[in-house]
Amino acid sequence: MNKPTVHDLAKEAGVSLATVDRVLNARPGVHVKTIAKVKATVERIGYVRDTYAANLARRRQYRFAFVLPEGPSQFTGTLKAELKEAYSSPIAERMVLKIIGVPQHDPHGIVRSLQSLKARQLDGVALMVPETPQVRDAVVRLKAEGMAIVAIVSDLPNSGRQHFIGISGLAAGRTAAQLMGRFAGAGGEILVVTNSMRSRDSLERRLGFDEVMSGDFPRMTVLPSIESYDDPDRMERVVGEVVAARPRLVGIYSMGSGNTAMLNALRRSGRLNGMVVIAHELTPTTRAALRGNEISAVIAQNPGHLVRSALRVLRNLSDDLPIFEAQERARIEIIMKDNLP
Amino acid sequence: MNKPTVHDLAKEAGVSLATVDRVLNARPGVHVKTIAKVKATVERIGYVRDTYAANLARRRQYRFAFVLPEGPSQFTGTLKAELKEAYSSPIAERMVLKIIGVPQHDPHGIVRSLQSLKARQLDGVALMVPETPQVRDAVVRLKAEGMAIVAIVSDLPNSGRQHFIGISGLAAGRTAAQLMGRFAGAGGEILVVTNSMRSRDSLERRLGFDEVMSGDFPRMTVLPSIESYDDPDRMERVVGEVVAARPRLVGIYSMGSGNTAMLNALRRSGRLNGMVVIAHELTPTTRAALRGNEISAVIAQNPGHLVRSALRVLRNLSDDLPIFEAQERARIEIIMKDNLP
DNA sequence: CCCCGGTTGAGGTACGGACATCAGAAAACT
DNA sequence: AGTTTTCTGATGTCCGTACCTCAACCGGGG
Repeated sequence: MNKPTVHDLAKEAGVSLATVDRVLNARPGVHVKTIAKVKATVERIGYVRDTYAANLARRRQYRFAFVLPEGPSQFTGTLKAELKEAYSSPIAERMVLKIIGVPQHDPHGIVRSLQSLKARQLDGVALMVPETPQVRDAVVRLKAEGMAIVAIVSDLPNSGRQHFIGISGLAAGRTAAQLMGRFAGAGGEILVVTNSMRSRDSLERRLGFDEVMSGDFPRMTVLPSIESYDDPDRMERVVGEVVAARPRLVGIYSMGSGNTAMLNALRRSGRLNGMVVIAHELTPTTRAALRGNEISAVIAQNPGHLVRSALRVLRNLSDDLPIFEAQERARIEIIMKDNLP
Repeated sequence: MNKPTVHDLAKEAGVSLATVDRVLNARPGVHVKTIAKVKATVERIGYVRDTYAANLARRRQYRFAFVLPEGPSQFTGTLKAELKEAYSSPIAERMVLKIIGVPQHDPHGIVRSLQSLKARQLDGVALMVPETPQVRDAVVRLKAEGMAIVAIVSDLPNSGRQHFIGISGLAAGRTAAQLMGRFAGAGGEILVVTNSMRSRDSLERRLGFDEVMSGDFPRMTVLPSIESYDDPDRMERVVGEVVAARPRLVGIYSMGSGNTAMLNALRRSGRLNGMVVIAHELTPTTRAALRGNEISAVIAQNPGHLVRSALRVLRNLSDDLPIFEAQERARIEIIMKDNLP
């Protein structure tokens, strides 16, 4: 009735515990036929290894690293806070975590950090880094050394990463457009701002945004993207200029960070009232702006879920266990002032 | 360096393993002073019991029951499916689950089911039942017998339940109103439909809906709630009548189930186009209707998260462990066709 | 001084599994 | 046939904890 153990398995397969152990842990010195017999018995009686007991016996430690961008970003700050909270919870049972900060806009610096990671000291890495060819190569190497790799927030396709935990930029952009189009019903011009259009995320979001805008809301005109290059002053100045020059402007879609500066520009212009502002990620700034009716909606992903998911996925990858997809899928959250968590 | 074990604890406290064990497991025969000494050492060296090793040693089985309404509800169906999926995942490690179906509209039947639960056979229950005084009393009794109690989806305040996992009806109604007001910008009449206004959920949702509607969207008129009493035919007929009689109707807020019948009535009326429909919970019906632009938005809670959360909370309650609030908070999800999971 | 009950220590077994070692058995070679 | 090689079994220790038994110690009352 109860969960079968290695003992049941040995008995059922007609072999000794030692042989069962050799098969389960892929140790050498077992005949192919015996291996097959044991594996068949595993299937038949539905044996599943008790991972906790196994980890106890082998004194396993999972050594994972999180590679996160350095800098004053509020979102990364929340991510780190959530990581620390998860670290002191049972989710991080038997884990040793290391957080590695990398310069956000220095691909070479990132690659140097990645190259310093050694498979002997690490079982897996979670990466939140912009995609460049050099980064991709470095990740391919880590993967080849046997590390488990998950990309978080921003995907790294073709890098060999086993899993991506985050939302689709395309779908996020589409969702933003849907809200924008519905909220700014009468039509007009829409401004799109971001830190840099060189990032994959911004490109995808803009693409999704434009798809829905041109398809479903022909009465709106989406202006070319404006980039702040992570400079708050520039953000404030440029947004101010556009708002002043465009009387028909009805909405702003902020795809990246820098929302404080963007909102400052709007406040100064006196055009906040009636303007539909949609931003990304729930931060102290966007939260306050939602409360104050300055931002209409925020497109977000739950940072706590992100880190917990990354930890679970890294652990399962290290143990060659299947991943519970339904639980790990990040959702595109729409947050307005009434459903603020 | 490593996590301290009972051995470290014994050494540090200057007592034997046996005494440490007696203190940790509240066994008799230890001097008050010694108890204090050991407990102080626990704090000092930061000892935390390895729950998995402990469960292994004591062959612990968590016996939980889920009390869920019977009937054709799509949402409950999803909930059960998610429960089965979670059951075969590591989350349900060492758990034995029992699902108990209760008649949805028969308070006495529910109470009879609850009374049949014995604390000797069960460590905890997750309850999704409508709140009535009789139910409350039955739950108080279960609690008194030592069972861990969590309410899911629909809260049971004043019943002694240790935890509620679900969304606030008030906030959900407010969110729906915010969307409705923004989407149906021009103003007009709004119809609110539900199964029964006797349920706490419907009352709260309506309350929240009205708050925001009257406060933020004075150009809208919210009509009195219509009840279907779980009868699809009645739902279809009544909605059809209202739609026919009200040319200024611009939106429908469906607070409960019965969305298939509601949509049928709208389709037949030919008024679906331009109508803002907001419903609750992601089901095959609402999902298809979102895709087909028949429903504008769905207010939902993640059923998978709900059951996993209930399992984690029940386990921690049984072990007298703290609950990781940040992870267990259910979010009010806004789902439109572009962010469909 | 002995007995007694409260308190403490020492030690063993168990849980489900990992890992190591050594002795045989069986198969594959000379 | 004898000798290797390959495979299998038997057995023990360990992980961190629970739970049990038995012995020993202590101080106080008689």
